[in-house]
Amino acid sequence: MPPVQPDEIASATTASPWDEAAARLRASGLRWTPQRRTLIEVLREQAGHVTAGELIARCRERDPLTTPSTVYRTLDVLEDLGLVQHGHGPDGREEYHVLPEHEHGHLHCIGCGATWEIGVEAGAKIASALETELGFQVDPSHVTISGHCQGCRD
Amino acid sequence: MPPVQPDEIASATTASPWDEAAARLRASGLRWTPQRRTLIEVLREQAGHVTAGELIARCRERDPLTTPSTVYRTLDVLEDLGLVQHGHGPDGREEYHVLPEHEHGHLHCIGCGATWEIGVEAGAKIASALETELGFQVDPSHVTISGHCQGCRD
DNA sequence: CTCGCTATTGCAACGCATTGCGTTGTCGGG
DNA sequence: CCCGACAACGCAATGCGTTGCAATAGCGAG
Repeated sequence: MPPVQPDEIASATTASPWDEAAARLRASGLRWTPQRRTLIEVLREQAGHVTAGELIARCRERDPLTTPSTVYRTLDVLEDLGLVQHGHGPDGREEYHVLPEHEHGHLHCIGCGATWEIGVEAGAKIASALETELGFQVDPSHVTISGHCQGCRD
Repeated sequence: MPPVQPDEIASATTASPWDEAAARLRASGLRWTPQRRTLIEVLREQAGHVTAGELIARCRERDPLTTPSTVYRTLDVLEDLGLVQHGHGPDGREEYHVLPEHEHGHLHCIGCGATWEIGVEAGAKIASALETELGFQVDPSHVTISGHCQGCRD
């Protein structure tokens, strides 16, 4: 791990938001346990989207005693802290998005199975379309739209 | 049900598309079974959106021997025929939409739990937004967006 | 009407996600 | 440093959806 300046301690930006996790948990009266440590170690190596099943598998690599229910519950807690965000893939299964910088929906390509984020601009257009048409206020974080990506359109 | 002109027989619009179901199945080399008859009886009394669980329950009212796997498989078949359309609700569970007149997505209100269809115009705006931004071609039938409806915004 | 092909059924087992409950272990206060 | 409150854990059970397989039964041909 990279060296950390001693005087950076309480600054807004630490090396990684995960470093704050333990402190933030305790600040909310929650607890720092080995199981949560394991999951966070796994998460900090992750990028983009992961399924809960994959996370459980990775945790088991480190700690074979890992229990699914604990992982799901911990993910719920981390979601409350804003460290992950969950959504439902096109098959209805859970997908977790690590460290979302902004709320966003997802695009899923039926052709190649890849997943993209919906950009802020496109998201805004969608939200405003539904807002004006139907008075519906969109929660951008929970959107999954299927279709075909540019590469798969042929 | 409204009276039907005898000479409308083979026209595009019969009294109900369900009447054609048996014939359309056979035409595809598929079969007309009591179980499928039961499910279709249930479906023709349905309007809007139903969960698979509800359908199974209704089938059991008529035939207590109904098996879940059979219902799911029959729904798949009916979806191929275009008689139902499945999607995933905000919790990831299956929802079936009976007799879709046009492909469309769904809106789910976090507040009151109700579900609406996304209109053609709003759907087109969404599709074009993603088309121009990302070159992504939307499949409108598989969209579920969460948020708050006009009534629940307070 | 009977026969045979094969689509369909029902069962059992599996995987994913969730929940309830008794036990464990964290962490702050004394 | 020890103790108690209660958050979190592990386990077992539940529900939904899916799948593999052997047995059944449509339905078209003869």
